[in-house]
Amino acid sequence: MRFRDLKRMQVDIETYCQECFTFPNSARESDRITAIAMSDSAGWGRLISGKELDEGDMLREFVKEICKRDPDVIEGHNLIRFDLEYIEARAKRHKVALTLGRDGSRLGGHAARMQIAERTITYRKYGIFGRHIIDTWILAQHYDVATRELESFGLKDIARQFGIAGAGRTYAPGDKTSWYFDHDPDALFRYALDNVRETRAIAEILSPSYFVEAQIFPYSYQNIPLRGNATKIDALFLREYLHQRRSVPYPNEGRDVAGGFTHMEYQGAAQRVLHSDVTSLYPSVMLVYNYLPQKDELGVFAGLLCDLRGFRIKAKELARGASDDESRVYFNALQSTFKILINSFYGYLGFQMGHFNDFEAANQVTAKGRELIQSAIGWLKDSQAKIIEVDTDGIYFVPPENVQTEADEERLIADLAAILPKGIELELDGRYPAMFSYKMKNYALLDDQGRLRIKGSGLRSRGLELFQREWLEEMLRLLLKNEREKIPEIYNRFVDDIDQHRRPISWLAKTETLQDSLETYQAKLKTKKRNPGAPYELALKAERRYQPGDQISYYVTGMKANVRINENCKLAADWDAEKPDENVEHYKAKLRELYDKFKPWIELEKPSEQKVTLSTGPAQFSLFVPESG
DNA sequence: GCTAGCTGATGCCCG
DNA sequence: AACGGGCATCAGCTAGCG
Repeated sequence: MRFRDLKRMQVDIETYCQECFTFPNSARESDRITAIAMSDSAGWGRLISGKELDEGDMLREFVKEICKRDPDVIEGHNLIRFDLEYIEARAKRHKVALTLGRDGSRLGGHAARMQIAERTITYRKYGIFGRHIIDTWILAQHYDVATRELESFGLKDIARQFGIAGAGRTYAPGDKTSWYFDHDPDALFRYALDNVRETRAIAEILSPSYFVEAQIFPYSYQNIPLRGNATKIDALFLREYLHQRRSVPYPNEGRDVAGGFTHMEYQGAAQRVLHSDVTSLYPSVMLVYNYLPQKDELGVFAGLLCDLRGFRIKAKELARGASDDESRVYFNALQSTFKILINSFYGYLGFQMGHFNDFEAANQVTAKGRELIQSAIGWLKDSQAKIIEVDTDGIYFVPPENVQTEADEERLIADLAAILPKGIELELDGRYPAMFSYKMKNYALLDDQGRLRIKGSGLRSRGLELFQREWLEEMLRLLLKNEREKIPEIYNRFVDDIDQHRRPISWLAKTETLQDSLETYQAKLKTKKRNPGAPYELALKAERRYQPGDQISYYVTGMKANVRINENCKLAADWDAEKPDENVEHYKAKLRELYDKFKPWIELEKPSEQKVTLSTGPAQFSLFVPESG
């Protein structure tokens, strides 16, 4: 079955009083559903409730409509953490049976939790017999873990960031829903319909690879995005062992495993930088050296890894040779799914819950990885290359002076690749006119089209305020283009903007994601397991309900630069442009600190005049200084 | 009473 | 309920200061 053969349907619910939303049973009397918008390939629909139509009737209509359209998949943005919870709570109040199942059974649900990288997401896991529930908010979380490029996770934000928001799109802010209902209900319905159109477009982009996975793993389409990769690989083991009627071992107890080799050899700006990396380092090491799960008597692991590698190469070829858009998108989804899977096999070795986990093998894999990358570093140094930064499987370096043309570079990489064992391949992954190496895993690259690429939590984290990220970007661009004399101007402009309240509060506000529930936070506070934090304190005071995974934007108030932030903060939404009360001294001090961190490079003397290199921090040398000097 | 400097927890990111 | 390695920020603590 192909993705396009699925009968998909999108659902979005607007409530009369969304800002007061509490659930499951404490919803205020004034809460009412005012619009449910639905779309599917056959057309668009809407249901209206509120003043004229009783909410119970509305819900019954909703059930009837879904059964009539009979979708295989129900898609929605925030479907499981908002719309379904709301509908369930309201249906309970109005004693409406949500018989959405294909066999006439009711919507079921239970509390659940999932992990996406460092994010823990609590949600209610819903089940509708014969149908799959896909939440594009969850898909967006997965997408962001891989790319780290989504600013926020609201439907409108994501649509804008993917460039699929319609030009004539209707916007109705959440806290104005009731106003629209009373004064311009039609705009509200258009808004809800635009929501489902965008949901459909986002699902079109993000969901096909999960559909592919559903055909590989013994999990339903609905469950695929809710499971971690190691869990899915474990399921492949279980299926094969049960199929062959073999017993399944218990997981081994976890122990410490060392990781990849990381090293920064040079801090500062460098020019003409190459990046080479070992292709699929860990999968290659596992297969070449047979570092495989000891308990896997049937050899499932190596077989799967080999097959998947083969599939991926095949899918990549097919994507490249695809004659139409649809098959290209399909094969690309296929190959990127395989890539992620292949990379998860190493993680499986160290997976606590994996029945065939093997920490010894995991340790051998990383040890061999460290050995291989260090031998590559050694060879490059012997060849008079200047190493800048190394992280696990890739090396940034400045090639020796006798390497000038691209052909020279290719030859250098080929010579380096030749010293590595058979089966371990190395390639030239990129060349950059300039690089600024700041700290381990933190650097900026300027490519030959003048595009700046920033890496690392210290330079591009969403945990940084927008003004910090903007400042870093402008400053790094000038450093890399060797125009650092312009940086002080920019600094002064930023100081002035802060002083004069010239920018909206989103420029100064910090956005953080709540990891713990408010109950857990309070329990930790009580037992002194953690210190108070501004986002949690604000969430506790807020009227709306917050749950783990929710983002919260806040800014610092007060008059002095040094204030206890959790006692001097306000929600960004409560900022009043007429009476700006952000802590100007605090933000100016932060900008100053940031400037000072980069001061050694901003106020560096001109290369020709420079005599000494900086003596603080890690081992340093300057690539601006000629070898003889 | 104040602050610099340390420690541990948290949040986010790299490969 | 994939892994380890890294950085920045914040609050609380403490030694050392006036």
